Amino acid sequence: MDAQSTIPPVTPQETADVQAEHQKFLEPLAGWRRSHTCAALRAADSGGEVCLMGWAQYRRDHGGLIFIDLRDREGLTQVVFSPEHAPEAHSRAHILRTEYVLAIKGFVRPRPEGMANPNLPTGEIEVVVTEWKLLNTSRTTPFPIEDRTDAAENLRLKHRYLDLRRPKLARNFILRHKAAQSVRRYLDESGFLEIETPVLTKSTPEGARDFLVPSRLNQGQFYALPQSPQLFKQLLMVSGMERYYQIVRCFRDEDLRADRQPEFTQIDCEMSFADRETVMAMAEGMVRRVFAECLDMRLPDPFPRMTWAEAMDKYGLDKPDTRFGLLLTDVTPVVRGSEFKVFAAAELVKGLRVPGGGELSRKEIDDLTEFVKIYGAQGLAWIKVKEDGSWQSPFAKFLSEAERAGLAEALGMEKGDIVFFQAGPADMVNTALGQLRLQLGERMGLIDEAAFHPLWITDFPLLEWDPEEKRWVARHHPFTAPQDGHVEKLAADPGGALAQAYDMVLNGYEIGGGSIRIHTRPAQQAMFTALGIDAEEAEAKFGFLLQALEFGAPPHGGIAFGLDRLIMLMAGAKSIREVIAFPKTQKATCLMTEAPNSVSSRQLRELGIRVREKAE
RNA sequence: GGAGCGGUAGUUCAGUUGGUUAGAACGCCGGCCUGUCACGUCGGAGGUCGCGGGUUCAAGUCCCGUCCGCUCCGCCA
Repeated sequence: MDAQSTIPPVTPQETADVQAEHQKFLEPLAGWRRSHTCAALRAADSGGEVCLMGWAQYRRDHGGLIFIDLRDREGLTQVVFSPEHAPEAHSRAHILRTEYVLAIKGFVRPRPEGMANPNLPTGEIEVVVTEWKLLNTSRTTPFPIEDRTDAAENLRLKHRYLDLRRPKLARNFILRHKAAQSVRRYLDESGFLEIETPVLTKSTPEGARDFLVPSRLNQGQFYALPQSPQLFKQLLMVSGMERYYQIVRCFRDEDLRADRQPEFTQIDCEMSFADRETVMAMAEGMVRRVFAECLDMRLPDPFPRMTWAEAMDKYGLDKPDTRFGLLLTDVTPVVRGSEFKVFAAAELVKGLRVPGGGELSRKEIDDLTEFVKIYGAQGLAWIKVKEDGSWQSPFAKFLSEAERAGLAEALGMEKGDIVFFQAGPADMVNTALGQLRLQLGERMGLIDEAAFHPLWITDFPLLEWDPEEKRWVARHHPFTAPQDGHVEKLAADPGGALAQAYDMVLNGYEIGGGSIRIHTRPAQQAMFTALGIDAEEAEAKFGFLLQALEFGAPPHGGIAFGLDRLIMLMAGAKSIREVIAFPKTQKATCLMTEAPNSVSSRQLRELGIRVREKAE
């Protein structure tokens, strides 16, 4: 496909005659300079001579009088072309169309009595045009440049530069900029140095799939794009930089989601001579500062904390949304040895009591049953407590009197409630009920969309059993320090070892995560051993780190925030794509540039790469 | 790798049981209009129903395949 073919068709009347004709009227800036943005002028500016530049958002051509809403990044100002004040400027203005670019000079005046527009910050005034220049014309845009219509996302992405003109999107990037500036100020004041780390680096087998870059000078060998600058920032601590940060692009070649892109931005921090409390205090201070400066919003000081075990127990997830209740209850002991085999044999049985849930219809319960099946549940057991106190339930008949009483007490069941149950492997039960809780919270309108509930999750397990690879893998990453006294557990009871790790969670999203790192060689070696990485392999993959730890590495730790996710939440956006200027589609392509694309055989030859023929 | 939803005019959408010339609104083009603000008004143009195949007298509609976008599972230390 050549570039021409990607230009969308246009209506016949458009462009060819009209726009080409208007192109004849283009003028250069020739010394004109903007005096104000389109959001700046107020009643107090009345009488002033101003020069504005921007795009024609809406045109209201009354024949005798022409109004243009002039838009720039900051806002809208109504400009008026009037035959009384400037007949020549007015008569030329009939050519103006949506998205034409213009510069106007004129004077500010209050709108006539009763004509103010209360929906516009600049609605008290208008600018009467005395002279103007057409800076450029515009074809009819493929979708309207306005907030009230959301075009199909593929169209928006194909013409992203137009999508970004929409105030809704522009606001997100202004917010993102402000937040980044806030972060930089805070970290600078806190003694952090901004230091850049390589983008072409070494592939590490642990963790996500790497993006690889072939090396021309070393044929057959590859760089990897960093999943995070983890090792470099630790090495900077060994270097004595003491406090490092970077707002840095990271890359992971994994499948996309609404909150996951293959390239994303981290606020990456590392501190020497710091323990958990030091890092956490610094990190939450930063987030409080960002919310205060960008949204004028006070977050709690300090942030609430919850252990990982408590989060899993009460919420079923390690990133609980604490904006609403509906906690899970472990009822495994109550139904241990029950006649009801589904419960008796289960590793874990949990209940989710929903006050007022007795209203749910059969159809709604069926929908929820389908919903939990996504997460591997076989079905969804439930009990409704009717107004007379009796139970309605497909399975309660299998329970003994004692078990029924035990459940009622453990769950605190009351009239009008419904209780959902899930039984089976602990992972599935927690995930299914945890997701069901979120689903109910949303469906029943229990979530205050304007609220922000940050919290820390602490005391994560250090390791996690990987049934596929049949070995223990690092839950966070292999450089995370075990808690004091837990190094010994690595060999004896790997699953019981806790990490000096912490995640910052906001409204059910993990927005940051970090840990105190291992800073001695023997401890790092013990960690690799626990992960089934022998000395030789460790040397080959991480030799540079192990060696650095032998040269006086200070105790250190840090944290990394997902900037995109944080901004998404602050902006109230549903997808991370709304806060990334040029995001990729779910298939990781760019609809605008059409990346990725095939490359010339010469390029491949220079890299020593042959691509398999596609025909199959 | 898998599940679900969507693709009809430039845009957002409707399109009944398969049946006349595929509609609406907005936008676009032309005319009129001095207080509009998503201006109003009169007129006009505009369609590869994502693409390919099949069933049928007849397909936007039914079937098969395929492409693209989105949401999710797996995956994401």
